[in-house]
Amino acid sequence: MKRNVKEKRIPQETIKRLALYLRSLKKLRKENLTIVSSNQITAHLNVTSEQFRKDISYFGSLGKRGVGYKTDILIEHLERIFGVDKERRIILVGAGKLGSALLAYPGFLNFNLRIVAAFDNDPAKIGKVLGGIKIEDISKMKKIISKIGVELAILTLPADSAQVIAEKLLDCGIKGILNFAPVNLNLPKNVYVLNVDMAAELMALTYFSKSLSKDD
Amino acid sequence: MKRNVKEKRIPQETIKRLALYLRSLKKLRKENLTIVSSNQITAHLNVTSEQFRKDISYFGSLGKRGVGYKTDILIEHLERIFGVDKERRIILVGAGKLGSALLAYPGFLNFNLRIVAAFDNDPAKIGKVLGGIKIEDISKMKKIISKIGVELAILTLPADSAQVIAEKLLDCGIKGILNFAPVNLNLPKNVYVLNVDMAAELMALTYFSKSLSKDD
DNA sequence: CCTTGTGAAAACTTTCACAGCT
DNA sequence: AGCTGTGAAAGTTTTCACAAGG
Repeated sequence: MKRNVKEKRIPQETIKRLALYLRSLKKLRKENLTIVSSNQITAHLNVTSEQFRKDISYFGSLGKRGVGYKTDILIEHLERIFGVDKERRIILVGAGKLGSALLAYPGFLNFNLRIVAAFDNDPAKIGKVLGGIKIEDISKMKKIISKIGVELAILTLPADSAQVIAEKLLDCGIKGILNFAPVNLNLPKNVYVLNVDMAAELMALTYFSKSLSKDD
Repeated sequence: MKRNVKEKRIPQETIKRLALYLRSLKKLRKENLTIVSSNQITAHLNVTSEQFRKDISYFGSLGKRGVGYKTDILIEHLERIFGVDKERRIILVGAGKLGSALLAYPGFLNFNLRIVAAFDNDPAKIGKVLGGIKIEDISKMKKIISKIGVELAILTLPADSAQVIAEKLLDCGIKGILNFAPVNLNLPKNVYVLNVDMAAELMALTYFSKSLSKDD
């Protein structure tokens, strides 16, 4: 299955920016712009238009010189690149405060991402309904996942149970984990793990905001 | 105010890893290890020991050849680098689901970071107490911030109000913002903004977990 | 004259290899 | 013998400069 015009290595950072472009494009489309330039797309992002064009070029020549990009077509392209041209379903594991917040987070739907099931191992949480989704026992995970055929999971458990449950997710056929637990998950590399470490981000902020006061 | 042995540019990625090292070191200290090697520190992180040594070397020679690093001293050093050798106070703006989750998040305290005040502009939320903190009206922000002298803020507002309130934060003397709103904040560069874009992260996950199935 | 697309240069980051202490 | 510290090499990403097309 050939991916594209050229089979080059695509920088990780490019992928992260692609989501920003998609969000920007959807906003421009709402403003009824059918043709947009790289400058318009990146105007409110912290990205230069050259960077945008370079990023997009990994996937082919999608614009017209002297003109710009067709909004619809570029959106479709990006959605296909991410695999969200059809709704992509996700499960959530860990229905604590953070998990509950993510269950209700509206920002996922804008990208065609929908949380369709949630699990916890705390009896106090099982059975509750949050954001329209009933929290199920983790022991039922394998059965439910195989029924609904999901391959992405958001992990919002405490650090101490994250590794064990991540291994279970693997066993359930999960292929990608967005991990909010502040631990490095040790898993075979046929699962892709992406960490969101909020405390570490806040620490980086303390450092950088401190160094602003310095000569510079 | 001279920072260090050598005044080299420090990679951004180094700073992000430094927080992971600090977390690891604190764990090792709990296990009563007074001397640790770079291998021990990075054993459960996704970082090589060379990377660790290189990262640390930007701040001087903190270890002993043939021996390792004194746990306590390295922890102190890192805490000073981040400015969390004393408790660092933070405010939170936006007491919705995500804000409430962060107010209760235990992972910040481990790094000596404490949320000491929270604000919202929704009358329904003002006055409520979450995680021991009373939600105040955003209009009182300037007065309260100048009283408690905080310079870091976590912003968990919806995208549409984030820019306006961020400008207010600037006016209140805030120097760093951890922004969870899915917009690029346009602020002068004497404020440091760090974005956590959860929907974009999830999108990156869909891309990378998809590409795992490919030849590779 | 406008905007895209892209090699080539520059900048940045990680990995390597090994010298230097204990 | 074991572990740190670090220049130099390799690898990666961004920026530049400009050719190509509408």
